[in-house]
Amino acid sequence: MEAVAISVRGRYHHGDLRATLLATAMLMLEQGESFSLRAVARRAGVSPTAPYRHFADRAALESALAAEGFRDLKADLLQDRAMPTSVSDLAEFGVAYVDFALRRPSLFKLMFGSECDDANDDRVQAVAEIHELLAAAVIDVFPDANTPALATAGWGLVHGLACLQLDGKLPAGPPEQVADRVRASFAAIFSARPRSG
Amino acid sequence: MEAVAISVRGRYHHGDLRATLLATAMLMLEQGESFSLRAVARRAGVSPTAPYRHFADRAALESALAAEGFRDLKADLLQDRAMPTSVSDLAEFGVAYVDFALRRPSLFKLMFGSECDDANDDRVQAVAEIHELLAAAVIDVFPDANTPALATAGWGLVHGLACLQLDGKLPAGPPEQVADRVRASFAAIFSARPRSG
DNA sequence: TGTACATCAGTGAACGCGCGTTCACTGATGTAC
DNA sequence: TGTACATCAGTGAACGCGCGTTCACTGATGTAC
Repeated sequence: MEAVAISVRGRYHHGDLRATLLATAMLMLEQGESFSLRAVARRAGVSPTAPYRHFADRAALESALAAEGFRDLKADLLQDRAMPTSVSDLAEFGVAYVDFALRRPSLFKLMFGSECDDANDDRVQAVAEIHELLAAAVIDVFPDANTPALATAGWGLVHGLACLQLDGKLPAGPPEQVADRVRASFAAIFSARPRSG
Repeated sequence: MEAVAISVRGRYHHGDLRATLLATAMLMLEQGESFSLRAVARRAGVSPTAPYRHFADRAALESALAAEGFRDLKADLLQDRAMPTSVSDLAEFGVAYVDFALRRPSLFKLMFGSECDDANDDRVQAVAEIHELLAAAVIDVFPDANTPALATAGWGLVHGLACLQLDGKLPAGPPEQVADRVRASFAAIFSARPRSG
């Protein structure tokens, strides 16, 4: 398979329309535009039916985007970071997670909002990797804990904070303020000592 | 204002169309049907434009439904329950929250998914009451904690678990199994002791 | 090296759909006198 | 108690919209001989 020219415009044969469609759709999500097959095709400068050469239907394109989103999220979480060894290290994981959601809200909603149809999707794989990453992040900080349960709880915590923040249920504010709220939440929940035992 | 007959069908003047529209829309959400002004009107046996006598637009009806949802959620959380005094009491709050989300998924998504436009809505009031309730729930169990931060964290935790479960990111299962996962998450996160300090 | 031809990756018109919303209307209600 | 009339709460046709998807097509590509 020889290298095919990428993003050659104005030709009948596009070159790499699949990748272009994904990139275009990503860009549109980023810009908060509403997502549709037709809109993506339009923006990519291609007829409304061209995407059908590369994706079975709207859901297939959506799933591909979601999978890419999960890989991006994983990369963000790992960015410039060793595995956490303290609660405040762990909190920075949470900060990165919430930050991703706020920076790319439409993508985040697409990733989590719509149903996973395909069991063999690489999207499912990408989701599993997130969960595993969280388990790995937690295990060094809490060696004595029930790791799977704690990983799920930690995921719930950061995901819930992200959603509540995203949906305006927590006071809006500049990123650093939101980050501090995440840190405060981590500090509060991991230092909480019940009244009796 | 004399009492007006409720749910009198087949008459030109309906009697209490506003309440009927809300109830119908609720029912449709409950049944997983997709929500639209026209669909609600159709189902209520009324012309597509009749709702405009009672709601300014689609968003107004949606907001009214969301507010009702928040009041229902609050009632569910308080149902047959004293304020928690232990972590496991608190976990039952979480169980009730997640259970609400799973029993009424479309309503839950509507409540949290769409933007809050109106600042003076009773919807905003209902949201605030949820947050306050969580703060109250937490204060007896953790008298020494930073209550606002812990209430936010707790909300994040239950909300995140609810969303992840709802969106198929956690393994599906019968309600009791989901409830146990919530309990395990609470137990794990509130008993976690970091390695150092 | 040149040509025939199959395959691939696009086009563009058309389908049927449901939506939110507007408009001018009309039937029913209830109040003032 | 009866009547005139304003107001209220519906109707139904119509608007323009964007959507996902199908279909028959055609221009470009690349391979076999």
